[in-house]
Amino acid sequence: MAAIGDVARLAGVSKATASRALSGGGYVADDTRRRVEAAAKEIGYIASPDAASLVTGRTKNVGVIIPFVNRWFFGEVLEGIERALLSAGYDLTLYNLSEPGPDRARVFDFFLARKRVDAVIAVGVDLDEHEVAALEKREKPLVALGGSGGADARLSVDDRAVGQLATEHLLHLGHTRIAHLAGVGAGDLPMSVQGQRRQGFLDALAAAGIPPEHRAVIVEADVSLPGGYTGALQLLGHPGARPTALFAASDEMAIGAIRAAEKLGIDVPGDLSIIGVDGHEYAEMFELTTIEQYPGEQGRLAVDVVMALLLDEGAADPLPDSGAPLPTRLVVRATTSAPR
Amino acid sequence: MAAIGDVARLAGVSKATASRALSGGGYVADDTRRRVEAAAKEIGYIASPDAASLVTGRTKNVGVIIPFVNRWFFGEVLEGIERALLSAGYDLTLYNLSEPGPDRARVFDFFLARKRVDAVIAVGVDLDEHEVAALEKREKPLVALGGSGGADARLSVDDRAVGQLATEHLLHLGHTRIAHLAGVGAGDLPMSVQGQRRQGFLDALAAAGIPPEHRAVIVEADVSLPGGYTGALQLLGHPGARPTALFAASDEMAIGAIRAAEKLGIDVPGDLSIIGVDGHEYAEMFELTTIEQYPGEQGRLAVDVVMALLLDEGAADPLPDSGAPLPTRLVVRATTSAPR
DNA sequence: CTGAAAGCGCTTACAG
DNA sequence: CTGAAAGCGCTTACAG
Repeated sequence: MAAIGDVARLAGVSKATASRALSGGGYVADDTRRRVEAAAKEIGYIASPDAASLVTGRTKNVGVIIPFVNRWFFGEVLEGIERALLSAGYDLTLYNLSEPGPDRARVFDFFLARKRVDAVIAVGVDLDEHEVAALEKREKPLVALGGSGGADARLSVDDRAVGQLATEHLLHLGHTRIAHLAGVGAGDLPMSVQGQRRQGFLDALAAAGIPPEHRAVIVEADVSLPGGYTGALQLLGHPGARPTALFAASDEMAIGAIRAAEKLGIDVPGDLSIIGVDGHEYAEMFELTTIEQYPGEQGRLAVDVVMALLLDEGAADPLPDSGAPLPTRLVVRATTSAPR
Repeated sequence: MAAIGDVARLAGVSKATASRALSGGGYVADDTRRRVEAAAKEIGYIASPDAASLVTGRTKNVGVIIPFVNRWFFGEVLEGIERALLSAGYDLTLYNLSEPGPDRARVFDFFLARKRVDAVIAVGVDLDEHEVAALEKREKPLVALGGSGGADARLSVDDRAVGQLATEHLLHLGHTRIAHLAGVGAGDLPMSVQGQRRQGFLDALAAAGIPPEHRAVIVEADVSLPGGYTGALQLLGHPGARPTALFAASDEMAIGAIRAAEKLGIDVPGDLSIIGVDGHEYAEMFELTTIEQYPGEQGRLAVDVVMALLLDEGAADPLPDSGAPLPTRLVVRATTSAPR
């Protein structure tokens, strides 16, 4: 295996000089640098960041903790992070966080304790106190994308505003019986993404003066297509009090709801308007009205923040736009219309 | 940051003994071991694998190269790999391979050249000669899941048999005008997953004696839901020569095709039978007939193979079931039936 | 069973 | 501008 000593020998310099020529700052004569680079290229030498990290303290590796990889939003974020990290020359170590339990605890207490990463990006995870404490002990930058719990910097959509905007869209169309297909835990975790969307829904209804007996129509379900399907079946089952509009907490849920409506012979948008959140790649195909967000871009931004923090530990304002919420946009398609 | 010296001091032993007690084999008195373990626990010490790797040559880290994270099959495989690796105490370094080009080359020539991983798992990637050569130079085990190109071990579904079985299912139902929605590149890369499925399709038609003019109905499209949608639109556009059955190369494509059929007012399965491949989490909801495979389990198996190879470099037969194809299963639901 | 020493592959003061 | 030396955090022969 080619080591820096081999390069040095081949170039006729010391290891110190070879190191400086290849990576370190320090002065090196142009001619020397060229010789070293040629030697490195010849034998295919690439410095081992693991060895270098021992002395520099930098591993060129960022840990990403993420609850799902197989949900559209999370997958997009992950791809965005990955691309940005790679172009910065960093490796990405993936921790697919499971439900609370021993596996999850092990990520914080064992894997992240191995001093292997320069920073961690937490995507959509609600960190508990123990986890925050474990991370703080590492003294590595922690940047969060959505979710909740202490972090050095957090990028986030204003999910409450998103819930409000989605609901207002339906209200403006003339709907008054509006249901909400919420993510599981939305009621219990008011600060979570799903909790905030639910809160925005409630805010909008209250602001519009919708009678309270109409407001309780919230069903929680898995934030997935099958979850949306099952939840919508439940919501639309009683023809008597059926809502005329539905705010689904994600596009996947919304598409599941479209499918459920088809199943029940409910016309969309004639009998039921549906709006989602995400800007899922399938949204266009299903002509879904939605509030778009841009997860790939969000991942890229999270990496920018990490790099800023790594460059300057005490960065005063590492967040883009001084921490303003991440952009979202209402895109109206064919699943919403005025009620009949 | 707690180092092994701190543990040793606290336990009143040398670093060598502390190391042996915590990880290395070697003899250590039970009492000493307990003291060292207690000390480590007290100060929250976990050995740095990066430092250890310098001397052991083992990084406890496996690289995974994968072309997509946001396609169901790949996401499931990745989750399966991740879970298995974590439970073995290994980190997973993710390389999301892009199209051929400088970014892709960089993964092989720079990232994988950093001597950071003990092995690499390639999921569904067709390696070219240069890439195989780059990997061989690393002298690390390479295990492949699907895809093509040199590897120390390859786990793989028999995709040709899958294509054949899917097509036979339609033939047995009585169909003779059967179209194939193939993945892009299926025609150009006969050894690729999509190429093999296409070949199986052709095999089955030929074996059944279907006239050649019926056999050419193959459209290539992106292996995704929108890809299937667009491809099916193209395939079903000419009502004259419309097929009565469709073999889609993936469930996502099949679901897109179902959607396209709805759009065109073509009844499924009355006017058109559709079969997919994968066992996608949405398949049940769409009542899709499909050939299931088990990507999460496949990922787990790939890790087993890696561990076997790592344990015994020259393992004679690291593959489970001596390299027999991975399991698949025909699941008949409501999207296929006899032609009208 | 335990410790002192060497060394893995790097980088970084420190002299020169 | 360059080299010799020390040292990052570990583990592993080698003595004892």
